[in-house]
Order: sequence, then structure tokens, then C-alpha cells
Amino acid sequence: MWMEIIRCKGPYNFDSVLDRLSMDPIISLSKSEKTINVPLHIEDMPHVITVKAIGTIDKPVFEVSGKDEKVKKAALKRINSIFRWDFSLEDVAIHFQKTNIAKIFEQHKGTPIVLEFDLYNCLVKCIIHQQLNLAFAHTLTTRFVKRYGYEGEGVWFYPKPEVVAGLQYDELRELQFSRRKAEYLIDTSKLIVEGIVNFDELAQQSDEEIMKSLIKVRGIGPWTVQSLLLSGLGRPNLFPKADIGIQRAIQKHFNLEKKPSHDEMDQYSEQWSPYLSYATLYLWRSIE
DNA sequence: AACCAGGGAAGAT
DNA sequence: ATCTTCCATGGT
Repeated sequence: MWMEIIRCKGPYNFDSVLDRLSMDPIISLSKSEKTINVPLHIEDMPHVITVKAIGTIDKPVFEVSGKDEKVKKAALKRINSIFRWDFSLEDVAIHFQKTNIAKIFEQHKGTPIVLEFDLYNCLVKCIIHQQLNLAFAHTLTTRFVKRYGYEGEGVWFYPKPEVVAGLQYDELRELQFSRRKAEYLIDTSKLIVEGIVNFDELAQQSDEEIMKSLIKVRGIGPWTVQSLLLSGLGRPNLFPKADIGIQRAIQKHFNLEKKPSHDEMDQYSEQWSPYLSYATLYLWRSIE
């Protein structure tokens, strides 16, 4: 058993992280204890790392702990990048002070982009979430992980691509996946196993390079690549215009009669770059 | 019952 | 290249 105290620059609102992650029923966390149990694959073995907030929004302090001393260093590195403790939310807050969504940024001050715990998990989630309401998408994801993933220390791990690549389409139909969603998920997993799609290389590539290569894969469109870049890799400047949630949030914030067109969304978002991802996240939060 | 949902592929211009 | 249309499934 090991434990490490980490401090980061404020503002950082861990309660908002807990609120957002608690929407996903498969994630193991406790709001009252301010802890999240993060399932991680380190050196190809499953490990559960616990993050506990013990500071305040302006003086954030975290207690990170795990069982296996041998992976402590690697675990801390992963946790640090997932929770983005090296990123200054103050700069973002200042940037949006003079924009047309300043009010939303005041309301959600200190809300960080927290990465999905694993890039492949992120892809699985994205494909499942395509064109489904959040409630049903979470139901499907939970069903999928509990059937094909595994549990360690009371925390659920997603199945690895090797497992998903070996499934039959009909098996997912039984879980109420559409035929097409089953194809997208299984076929993409096969491409990953075969090495035709290589997720390990993505971190070194630019947003544009990743978009260009991944969009060729059947079942992965612009929205999915943008979500992967934003929530999987933490890239700061993504704006998924196809996203219904963003359209609804803009409609509400600017009191529009109907959902905005892509051109209108370009106009509203002119001042938001280079932090479009934060605008996206905070707009999502504004309608939750 | 009809319309919607934090899209995407296939077909038609 | 850009725009329709169809696709599947459960929720409201």
C-alpha cells in the first residue's frame, strides 16, 4: 500500500468532477468521501488507484493511493494527466471573462476537463453514445462492461479490444445494441487488435492528423473523433458542432427559438478559441 | 403516438 | 464536396 500527497494550482473544483463522473453508473466513486477509484492498466495489469480530495477549490490537495508499490510512479503519472493537475484553469477563466459565455464560466468556475481513464474505453463509450440519450447510453455501457469486462477490488474494468474483437454481432444485439452499433464496435476493435488502428501512436499526432486517419474507419465520424480528442486525449480546442447537447446549450444560453445552424455556432464561438473544448464542457454543464 | 437522442453511412446532387 | 435520407433502439 502506498500513498502520495499531490497539490495543484487552483481553482480546481473536485466536487464538479464527482458530479459529472457520477452520471456514469459504472464509475466507482463516493461524493461524501470525495473519492474516485480509477481502474488503470499499467504494464498490462489491472490496478485500482484511489484519488481523494482533501483540499479546497482554491488550494486543491489530493491523496492518491494504491496497492502495488512497484507501479506507484507510473500510476501517479497517469493520474496526473487524467485529472489534468498540470493545467491552469485560471488562464481559461481569464480568457472567457470577456466573452459571450462569461456567465457560464462564472457558474462553473474551477471545472476541469477530466480525461476518460483509457483511450480505448473512451472509443467504446463514444460509439455507444452515438445518437442515444444519455440515460439509455449509460444503461447500454453498464450492461456491456458487466457482461464482457471484469471486476477488480470492487471496480469495473472495460473489456480489452481482444475480447470485443472476438464477439459475435448477435451477442451485442441481446444487450439491445442495434445491429449497426454492434458492427461499429466489434469491427473497430478488430482493427485495433490487428494493429491497423494504433491508439498508442495517437498521443504524438496533431488533432488534424488524428481526424484524417480515424474518420476513415467505419463507425467513426467527426463527432466521435472530436469526442476522442477532447475526452480521451484532453486536447483543448475542440468544438463538436454535431453534438445535440451543445446545440441545445447554445439555444438556451442565447434564447434562440430553434437550434443554431453550424454557421451560427461558428459566429457565437468566434471568441472561444483556443479553448473551445472548455466552452464545450461548460456548455454541457450549463444544461445538466 | 410521435418525436427525440451528446451520429454516421449511403445515396443523391 | 455538400445536402438529404435512412438507419435502429429505448425514452418521454
